Amino acid sequence: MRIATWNVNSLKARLAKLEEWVSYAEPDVVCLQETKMSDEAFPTAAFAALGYESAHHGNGRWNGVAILSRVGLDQARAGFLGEPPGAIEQCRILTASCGGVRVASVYVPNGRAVGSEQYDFKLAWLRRLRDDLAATTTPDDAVVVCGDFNVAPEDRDVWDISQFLGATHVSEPERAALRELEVWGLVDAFRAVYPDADRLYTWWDYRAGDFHNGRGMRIDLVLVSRALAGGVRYALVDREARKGMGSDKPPSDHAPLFVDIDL
DNA sequence: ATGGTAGCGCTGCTA
Repeated sequence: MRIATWNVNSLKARLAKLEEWVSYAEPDVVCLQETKMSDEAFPTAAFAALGYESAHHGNGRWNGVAILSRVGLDQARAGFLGEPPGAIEQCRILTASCGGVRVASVYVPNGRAVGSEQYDFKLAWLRRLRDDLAATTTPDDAVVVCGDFNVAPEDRDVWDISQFLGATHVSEPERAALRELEVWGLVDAFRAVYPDADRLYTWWDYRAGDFHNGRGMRIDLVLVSRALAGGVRYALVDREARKGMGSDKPPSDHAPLFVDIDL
């Protein structure tokens, strides 16, 4: 199974690019974040034309997550278990069963500034994600959690850690919350494939030429359950897809990441 | 140098 994750920063603005990318990358499952779209506007037919079933969870203006699958898609659930969709989770998690794998597309809150109300919300949201996983699955099940975690797991996952003093995405509480997912039984698939590779990022700020100057962060992750970790055989961040489709069409600020897993 | 860009949507927020 080839499973991908991509924060598209508006699905409306990026639909053509996504269609192009899906056609050549040929993922079996795609998890999208920041669709910034309502469920009514979601282009179900466009994905069906490419051979993908799909599910979406969004309110329109902010956030919004989706799953595309060409290996079946059922038992879709928007939001956390036992909570009204859109309530606490803010259209940031969608879960579905695809080809025998329980897949979650997550968009973890940004956190804005360390110590802020939004930062505390981010930490609580990550704990809620762990509790949701623990309540609905086990690490011995086939589980994949994909998305924009807005946390760089280690110092080597940012372009220059000295530039991040006191910043979000690298603080110890955020990293500890991410590690709690690993303690439960998830494995960072990209890091499993590239245990020694540094300076491989998934996000670059639009400003100041950061992409072309190599100033990025690895914050988009594919986490696989212990049951699947042994089958992970390949992973790639497609930097080409971060280059857009010409001067009139800016790219997303994130590149897609995909992982190939032998099930 | 406290900047810079993008999306949504029309004012300023979010990232």
